[in-house]
Amino acid sequence: MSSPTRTRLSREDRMEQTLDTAHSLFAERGYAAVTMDEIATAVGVTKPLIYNYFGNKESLYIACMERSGDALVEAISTAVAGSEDPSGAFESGVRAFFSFLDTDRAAWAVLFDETLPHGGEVIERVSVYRRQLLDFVSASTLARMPEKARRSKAVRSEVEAVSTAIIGAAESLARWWLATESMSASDVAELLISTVEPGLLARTAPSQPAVTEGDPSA
Amino acid sequence: MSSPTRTRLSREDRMEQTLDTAHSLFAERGYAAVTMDEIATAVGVTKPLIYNYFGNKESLYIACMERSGDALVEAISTAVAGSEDPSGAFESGVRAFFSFLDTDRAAWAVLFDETLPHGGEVIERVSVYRRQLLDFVSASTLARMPEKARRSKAVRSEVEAVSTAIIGAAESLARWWLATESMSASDVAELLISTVEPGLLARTAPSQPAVTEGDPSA
Amino acid sequence: MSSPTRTRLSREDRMEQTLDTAHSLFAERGYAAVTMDEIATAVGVTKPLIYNYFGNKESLYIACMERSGDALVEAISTAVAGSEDPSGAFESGVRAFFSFLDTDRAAWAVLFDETLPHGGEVIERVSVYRRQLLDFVSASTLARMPEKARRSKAVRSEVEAVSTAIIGAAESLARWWLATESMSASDVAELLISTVEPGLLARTAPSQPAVTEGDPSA
Amino acid sequence: MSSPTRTRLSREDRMEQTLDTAHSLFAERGYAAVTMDEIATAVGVTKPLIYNYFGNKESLYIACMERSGDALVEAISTAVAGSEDPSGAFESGVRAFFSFLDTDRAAWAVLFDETLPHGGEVIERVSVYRRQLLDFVSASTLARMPEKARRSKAVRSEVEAVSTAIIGAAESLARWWLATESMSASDVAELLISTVEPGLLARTAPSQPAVTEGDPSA
DNA sequence: AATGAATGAGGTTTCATTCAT
DNA sequence: GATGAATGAAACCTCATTCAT
Repeated sequence: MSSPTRTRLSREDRMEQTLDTAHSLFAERGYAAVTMDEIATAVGVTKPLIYNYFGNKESLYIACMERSGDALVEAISTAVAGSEDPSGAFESGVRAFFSFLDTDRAAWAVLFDETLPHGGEVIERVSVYRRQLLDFVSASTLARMPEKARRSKAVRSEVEAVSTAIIGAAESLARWWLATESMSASDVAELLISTVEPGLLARTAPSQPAVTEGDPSA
Repeated sequence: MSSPTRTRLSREDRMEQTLDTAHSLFAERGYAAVTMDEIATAVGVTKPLIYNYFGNKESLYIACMERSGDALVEAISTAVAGSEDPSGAFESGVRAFFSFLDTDRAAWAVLFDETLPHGGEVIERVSVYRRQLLDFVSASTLARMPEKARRSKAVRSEVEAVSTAIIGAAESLARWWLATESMSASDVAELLISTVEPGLLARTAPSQPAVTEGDPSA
Repeated sequence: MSSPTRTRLSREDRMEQTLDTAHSLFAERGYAAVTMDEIATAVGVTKPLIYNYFGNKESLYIACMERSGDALVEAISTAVAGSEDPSGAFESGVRAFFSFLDTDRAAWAVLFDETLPHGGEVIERVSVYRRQLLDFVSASTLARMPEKARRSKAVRSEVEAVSTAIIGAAESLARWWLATESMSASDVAELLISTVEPGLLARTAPSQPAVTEGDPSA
Repeated sequence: MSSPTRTRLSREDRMEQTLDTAHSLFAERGYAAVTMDEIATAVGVTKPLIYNYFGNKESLYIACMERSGDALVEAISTAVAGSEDPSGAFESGVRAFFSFLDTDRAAWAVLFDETLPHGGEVIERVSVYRRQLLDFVSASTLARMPEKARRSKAVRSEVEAVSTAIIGAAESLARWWLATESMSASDVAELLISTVEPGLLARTAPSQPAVTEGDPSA
């Protein structure tokens, strides 16, 4: 009526705007600490509208998270695809990972939020992306192995384990890096690479045992 | 009336029992998802008694967590202390870590619960233990370096970063391992060691550059 | 289902209604003895709505109390402002005070609730009004004194004490009056005036000592 | 057993000690804010013992309060009894009142605690003492009046009202005095006397109207 | 004469979510 | 297409009080 004609956006624009705002809030304070009330207030609309658009809090979070997840996977995917050899693929992926975080740290926070409720759907959907990261590492590791090894179930399981470890290292390092800001994105990428690449090499070199104890020089 | 004369325990016993029960619940579902009512019911007493003993939910959690934290640190500490050289210390620590998880996997869940409220006291107390793990890795890494390097601020920061990555790898691997149960504790330990030890060696070998790219043989 | 389609009120109306209801309850039984549940039930809504509107119990009480406080101060203020001489001001104030209580006795109960929690914000806000009553008496007493006396710190302290006593007398009398209803508002006002006015006169008469013992006739 | 033989007091001594401790706590923080747990801890016994001795919190408070009430009434009573004329009786009573407070301010706090629950037995018992104070004032006021007036119901009611006002003034002044400590006990007593005595005199002087308006100079 | 263990009942507050317009 | 009003359910925590020894 007499109120200063609020900008009336189209449904799509409003959703976009809501996603942006919610994403910021979630990234800043985590899933659990953000209330729907806050989001609605921040967006400048009412809660029912948000429910109308997204159904519930979980779905809203998922929508936010998937944007970031897609972007991250896309970034890494592109980097990996541009590499010729497997080792290069791994390194390119790592560099893309940290470079991505550098430009969009909120994306990271939403993808690797540690306060997600244990049993819910959100965590399930998040792990889809986490799984994809794992697959990048697995794939580039497997690619270095001879055909025969790749088909061994034991090897595949071992590779999954190693990849999991590497993803964990990357996550942990990322968190530390974003918190301390003590080096450049490419430096931290090199640091991770230099830490795990030798191990990967040793593991994938066909003529040598995978374990460390063996004396490599003799 | 017809109630089966509930056993009255001594304060100490009841506390112990409460800690056990609460520990299980927290380990299973995380801090936030467990209510004091549940704990009380599971123990077979009423809430006020638990509040009388532990003060509040945070303190109860901390009590649970510290038991596990102390045990874990103790286990690693002992293992590390028994090693002669730095490389052996690191490896012993890793083995002790996974061996500990093998015997008390709930301990892990409580120490690395990811749903802890962001600003509270709990997370502060948890990080004390996490920090100690980090220190084990840092110390054993620094110990391999020449005196001069050890005093460099840049090196120390780099070592902290690498250690953070390794702890992350261990955490992630542990989670995966506990979820899949696909190998023995000692196997997973060796797997982690073989993945990161070469990188550590390369980094700490005094005559070589710390980064990977440089051709070492030429 | 069969529920009698509860009237949905506007925010303003609901707040007003809630204030009315809560005011009554608080007046009847005191701050501590009234629960939010009761208030909600009495209003015919659920607690969250009331929390949504008022934030918490203290704020709700303060809102109730300030309505009464403002009205009381306003009433006295108007009466006092209409008087020409200081003695008239005092008497008008007293009459306005009891007349106000006569029309809104609940206001009194809320303003002078004796069960308010010691350390909270409520009591702080209440004392603002109590202080204003004190100031009315102080001001009208000081106004009767010669300029010189008014500037004496000792005199000002003494006047504060006397005013405090008079306010106490008024409060106490009010409580008794509201409980017994044994006389009219104007009668009780005159009664208070006739009890303290002579003392005030004696104190403020410039040519005589303020204390009683001195022989006035000599 | 091996514990350092706690002083085992007789039942009476223990009760005395409990009363002392509880009295202090109640005086300091008011009825509502003191918990039975605190009292027990402060006394150094267990709650059940206190319940065994005093039944419940109310009764305990009453026991504390009555000690103070008896002492206060006793003090005033003695002072009043020693006076020859009614006016002297009133003044002696007031002096005794403030003198009593000066030596035992905790007694005051317990007798005039403002946080007592509205409907309970405590407040009933407290008012017995408050009533006695009122009676002192009433009696000394009535004593100044001619026999005939004393028998008038209207006069008696008026005297009760005036006495209530005076008691209120005394209470209020006492609270202010104990909080500010800005004068001696006898000074504050004289201050109260000089404030109300003229009014009382005017009221009781048989030949003059009780109200102030009458022209005093003619 | 005294205790340690234990409880019933209730209080304030929060949050995701939906109704009625 | 959007809103303001309203709720259900539950969480943490406290306190006077009693049971069983």
